[in-house]
Amino acid sequence: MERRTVAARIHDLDAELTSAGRRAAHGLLGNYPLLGLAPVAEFAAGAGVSAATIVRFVAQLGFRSYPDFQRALREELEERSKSPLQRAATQAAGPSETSFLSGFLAQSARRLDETAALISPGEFETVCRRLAETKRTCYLAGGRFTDFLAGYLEAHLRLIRPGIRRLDGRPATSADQLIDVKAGDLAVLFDVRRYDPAMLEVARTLSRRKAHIVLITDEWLSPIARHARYCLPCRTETGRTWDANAVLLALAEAIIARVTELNWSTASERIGALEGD
Amino acid sequence: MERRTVAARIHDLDAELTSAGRRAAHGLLGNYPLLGLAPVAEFAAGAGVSAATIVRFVAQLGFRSYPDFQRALREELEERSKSPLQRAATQAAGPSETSFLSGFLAQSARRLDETAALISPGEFETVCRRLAETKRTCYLAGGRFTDFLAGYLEAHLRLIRPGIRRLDGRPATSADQLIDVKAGDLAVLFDVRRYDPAMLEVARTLSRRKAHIVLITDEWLSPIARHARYCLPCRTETGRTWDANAVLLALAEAIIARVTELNWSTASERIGALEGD
DNA sequence: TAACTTCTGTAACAGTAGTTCCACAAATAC
DNA sequence: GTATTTGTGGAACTACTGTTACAGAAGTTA
Repeated sequence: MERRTVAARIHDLDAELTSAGRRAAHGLLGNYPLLGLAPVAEFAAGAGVSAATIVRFVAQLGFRSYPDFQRALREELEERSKSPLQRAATQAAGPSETSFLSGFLAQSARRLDETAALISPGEFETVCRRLAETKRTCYLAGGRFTDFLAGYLEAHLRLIRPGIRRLDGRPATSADQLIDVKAGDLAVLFDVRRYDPAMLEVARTLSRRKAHIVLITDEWLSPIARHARYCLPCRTETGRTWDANAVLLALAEAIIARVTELNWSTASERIGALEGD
Repeated sequence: MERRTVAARIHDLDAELTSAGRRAAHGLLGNYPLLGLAPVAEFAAGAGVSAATIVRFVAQLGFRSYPDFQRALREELEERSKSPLQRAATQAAGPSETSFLSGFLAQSARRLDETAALISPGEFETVCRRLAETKRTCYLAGGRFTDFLAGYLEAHLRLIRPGIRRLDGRPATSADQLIDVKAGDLAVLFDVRRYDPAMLEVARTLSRRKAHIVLITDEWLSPIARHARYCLPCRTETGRTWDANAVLLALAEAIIARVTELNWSTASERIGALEGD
């Protein structure tokens, strides 16, 4: 009695789904399986379609009626709660023909785990504490494909604390931007291969002015590492054409989360103001 | 609104329960909360009492009707499914053996796995094939915290194929940018909560001009979903202050990888030119 | 652009669920 | 042991939910 889960059935259909049917599918998958246990009207409202569409969708999944469909969901939920271990086992063994996407995302997940092993927890904590201090100015910059990471970190840190300044990577302007740098100031630099010469130049200048550099880079380490006081390397290698920078963003988000925690008293006010607007 | 769980309410009653009422209680607690999500008759059969007893029991618990009781159970179940994240979040804050960073990254990894389950492989593949076609112009845009994702995707797609155009989110300028849009053109939009009204406006315009929208959003689905032909939702919830957008970047990278593969013959030339410079 | 096909929501319909009433059974008090 | 109270299940009733038919909208093709 090989029972396919409802979620699996949805993925099977996928090509045959109409636009409204797809919205129903996404709604259900979005908070699975609870929306399906609600009455049709509620399911419909939650997915932003009409009740009739839900009924058609359920019929398409191969159920004779909506109550029938709900029964299947309940049984599925029962299975799941009974044997969490067994479920994990069958789930792992189940989809032998993994799709490109799930394969890629699984790889991405593994890179995250490897990164956790690569970075020393103490160093991470120290960096976050330094970022949480508001006495010193904090500079941010990134290279060709990493500048947006600096921007993302900047946008969040700005909400948490004052004294954040973004540097743009162009050599011409960077000199001007750096005249205010004081000894002991903090600078977070992103740099992955093919390493940006302009970034190296910025790092040299910062180093000369005795700023403390936090370097976020890949496993092969940017040449900036020689000037960095703190270095947080990430696993980015994919074995494909492009390296994966999502790991760097995850690290940036970890930093944001930790600094938010450390500075919660001041951060909560600022964030509250944002929510209000 | 009293926020007590149903199980707690049952324990409160305990003394006042009659013999049949107690059987109902034990039945429900026995496989909680699934039996309560079944129709009354089934609940009654499962507990070995009559339907009327179940109704009385539910009334005794303080619910105005059986559907009301079921709604409470569903909400409870929803809370419960959310809490592992929150538990993990608070756990990392305490003096635990795992470091903040590795805990956070492990969570990020899990979100990736969940996202893989959320997106149907077929839809992903279709989107990639559409992006690989070079006949149609492809527009890209993102909201407040996601614009950089559009930028990242743009930068890579530009290397793979011609006909890429980036839209900036400001309503004033977007109208001008959209005058060239032709029916059947493709548009990739990023939007996560708190959803950007300007992005919705852009989507509306694109929809009116019969462009095909690919929406990359979070599990709660941006309102743009109503106008989207393809929708790729990501698990972003962290149980913390900030949602996690690294998943979206990972998805974007998956798209880049797949489109590169599909268009390898033309992409390799262009990339080769970049390497050489 | 027009004809055609397919899809989607509205509204009426039908069936089944939840609810209530009543008679009977248990338990307790006298 | 009888009278009274309380609890229980069967059966009728009502209301709501799932279903279906239809007409209009959207999309597709020539």
